[in-house]
Amino acid sequence: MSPENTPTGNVPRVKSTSMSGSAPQSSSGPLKGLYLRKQDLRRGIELMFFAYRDFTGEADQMLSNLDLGRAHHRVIYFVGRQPGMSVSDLLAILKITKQSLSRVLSHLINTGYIQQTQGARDKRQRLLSLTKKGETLEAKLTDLQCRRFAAAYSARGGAAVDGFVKVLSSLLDDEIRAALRQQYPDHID
Amino acid sequence: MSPENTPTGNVPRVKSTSMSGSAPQSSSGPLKGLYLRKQDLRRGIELMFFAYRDFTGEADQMLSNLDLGRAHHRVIYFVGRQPGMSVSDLLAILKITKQSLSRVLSHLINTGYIQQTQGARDKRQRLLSLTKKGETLEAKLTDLQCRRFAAAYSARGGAAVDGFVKVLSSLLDDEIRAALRQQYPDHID
DNA sequence: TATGATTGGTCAACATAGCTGACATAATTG
DNA sequence: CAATTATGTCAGCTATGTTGACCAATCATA
Repeated sequence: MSPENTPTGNVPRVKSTSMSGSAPQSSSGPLKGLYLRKQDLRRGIELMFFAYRDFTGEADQMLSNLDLGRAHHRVIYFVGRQPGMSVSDLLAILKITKQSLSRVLSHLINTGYIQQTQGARDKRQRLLSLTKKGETLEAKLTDLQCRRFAAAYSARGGAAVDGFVKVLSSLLDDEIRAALRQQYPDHID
Repeated sequence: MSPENTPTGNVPRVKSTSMSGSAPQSSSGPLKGLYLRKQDLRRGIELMFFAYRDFTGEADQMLSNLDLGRAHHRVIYFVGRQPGMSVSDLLAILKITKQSLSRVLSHLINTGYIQQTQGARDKRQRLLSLTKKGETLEAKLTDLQCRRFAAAYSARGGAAVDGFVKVLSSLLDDEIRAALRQQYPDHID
């Protein structure tokens, strides 16, 4: 029941409340920590699962029509985000092996979505960027996902977005959070 | 640039703001819709990607030590959540083919994590539940993920959790949101 | 009761996307 | 010059999704 391994250090204890038939617990005023009930945490787990699936669903559909997969999407997305990045930069973001990346990246180069140029300072580097064709696809895919976010954000408002970003940030591993904080200077952290 | 297909109906327009060097836009008072800048939406996309990966990472590690994968985890999780569910219930949640499920489910039955009992009303049904061994594993895995959520939730507080749940809910496809609303009666929706 | 639908399972084949290990080439760095 | 780094490649394995075909048991109903 209580796991031996505690990889994350100081973590608050979880209130165990049975999923079924829990009393509303409407006792104290501010109800500090009400959201730490087991069922609330499980709701979080499930929301992540379903939301991630739905969030990628539309793009996956568009990609499959082009005989591309989610792995291609990630490459296109991150190269589009930071044109001129090196292969090792991309590997560090995706955290996959270069052999895995190679398969996908080669295909994107062969089919004209991505181009490589030799690095100026370091001639070993192959700096990655989107072709026109790649830019067009990236725009379509990102637009699809941005629309979903824009709908959710505007449906819920700025305060909700703020909480969303805060909680997602805190779900990240520390190094990733640090890296993202770099990328987004006005990041809530 | 602007995609022809608009699968989701009425969706607000996205403010296109270049990622690099955008002025802080600190003009009006309430700043309604400031969070709809392109860079904020992309931050959302990236947060989902990284947070999902990190959120599943620890469990994945524990699973791989047992020669199990994320697919097994999903089965164990949802069966643990709703013991006595039928195979078709599970298929409807996971949205995979029964052949895919069969591989994973058979393995979990053969290795003693899950048991099947014939349905009482409908004898065709194989109702699924966790064995003791399965319950133990489910508890460990869920505890791992719940700890991460509990840490994030308590670091950010109830208002943030509220926003988090609201936005994630709005990212869902409509049917999934409806189904989840059933599961969580006091769901914010 | 006979028929058709549903529930669950199986076999076979295939695709995607991850992995390890070994090795190679070119360029940089000390 | 030697060691390291950046990138790429070959070969093979695994996990997890897909189709398509088919089967048995059970249920529901005309």
